[in-house]
Amino acid sequence: MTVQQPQTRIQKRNRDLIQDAALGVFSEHGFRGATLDQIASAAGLSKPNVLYYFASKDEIYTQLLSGLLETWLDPLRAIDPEGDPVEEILGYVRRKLEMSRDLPRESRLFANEIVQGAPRIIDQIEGPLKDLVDATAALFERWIAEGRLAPIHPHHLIFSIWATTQHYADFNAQVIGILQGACETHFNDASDFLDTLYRRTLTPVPT
Amino acid sequence: MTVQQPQTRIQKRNRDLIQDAALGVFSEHGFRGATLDQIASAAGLSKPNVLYYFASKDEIYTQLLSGLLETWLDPLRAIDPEGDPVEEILGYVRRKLEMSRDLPRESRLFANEIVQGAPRIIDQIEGPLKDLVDATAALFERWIAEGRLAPIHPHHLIFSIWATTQHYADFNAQVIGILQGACETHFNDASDFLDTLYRRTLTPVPT
DNA sequence: GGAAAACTTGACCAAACGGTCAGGAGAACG
DNA sequence: CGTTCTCCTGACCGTTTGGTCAAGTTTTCC
Repeated sequence: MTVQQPQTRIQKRNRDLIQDAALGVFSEHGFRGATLDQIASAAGLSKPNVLYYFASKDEIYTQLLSGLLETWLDPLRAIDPEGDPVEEILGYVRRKLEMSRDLPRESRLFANEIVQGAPRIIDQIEGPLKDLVDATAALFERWIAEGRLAPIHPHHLIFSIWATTQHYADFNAQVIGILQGACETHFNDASDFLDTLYRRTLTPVPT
Repeated sequence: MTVQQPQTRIQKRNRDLIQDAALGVFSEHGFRGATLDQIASAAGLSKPNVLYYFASKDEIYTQLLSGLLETWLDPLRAIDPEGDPVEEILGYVRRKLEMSRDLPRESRLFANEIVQGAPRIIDQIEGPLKDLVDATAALFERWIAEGRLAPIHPHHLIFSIWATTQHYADFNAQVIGILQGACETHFNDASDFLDTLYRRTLTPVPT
């Protein structure tokens, strides 16, 4: 699978060009809606040349998805079990929101895939992702038991963080359409809002 | 536009069949990914017959979207300005979550559309939807000023409610993949979680 | 019952699509 | 400088797609 030592400079450059173009096109139109011509054109290459570097449209998509999954989950792994519970989770929220601002194409790529039933990454979801989420949920439950986090369903907490942060990338068209004027500051406003939302929810109340 | 008094029984039945089939197919594959053959087959009609009732694939999609938008926004309109602020908003959250459970196809239809930039309903978003959201946000601000709701950014509160509730329909594949075992109760768990999340956030603290 | 209207379909079309291939252009290296 | 390997492309192919149409069938209504 990953046996490809002989990577010439041109190979590296063009494969990167194609993956970047594909990220833009797939995230904007979904797998089925994207065409090889669009990808080739966006990459500044001819269609046969694109297929010289990747065997098929499917392979471009699959490699893109699996290559991005790790980056996508890094913030979750960055939660420090030894840190302050509320601040660790708020930091995770902030990092996720920053990813929505800085990497909206990646977010929308996953959104397209999952909305349509995640046909090509369901294995990764049920495997590594589930394990990581379960481990994090267990950590949250420990923190709750120690009284350092207000009681809350840990899995659904994670879902809500994903939902609220990725919303600003995935549903950006709607957010912009509704906020209109206040576009300059809306990521800062969102950051303040989410900080407040989760601080009030997670801060334990002394008994 | 809406001049179509002569609606025979067969017209009514077949147009309904087509819209229902189209809802399933479009919500599962997006506009571009859906085919007329799939829709016709799902409706139990021949492709030319489908095009006898609708001029084009585009028209099926557009009429479906605009017809559903009102239903989709009804819960927001149902918030009672005279009611108890926290309970009104929690009721809205509950109704939205129920819609995600009972009408997931509709949710995913809008999700697909908006993720891909909302090209066909951006006008509705910037018009009627924005007005409704602005009015609701103004109501929330009044409640906050009256001290009956904890201070919070009203627009982002609405976004977060949409995000957290629709997540269970739009990203259902991911939720199921991660929860696996606990599928029976997961909508109840989500309801409890969201009730807690927003109750802690919105309940004003006496000064 | 019969004419008119509404409904349905198989056969067809042009365009777009993913993908192939033979062969030419360019870089690498002795 | 010439050979070898890599890179690139125009032309092409079979399939799928949205959409059309003439002709046939069913329903409606007098």
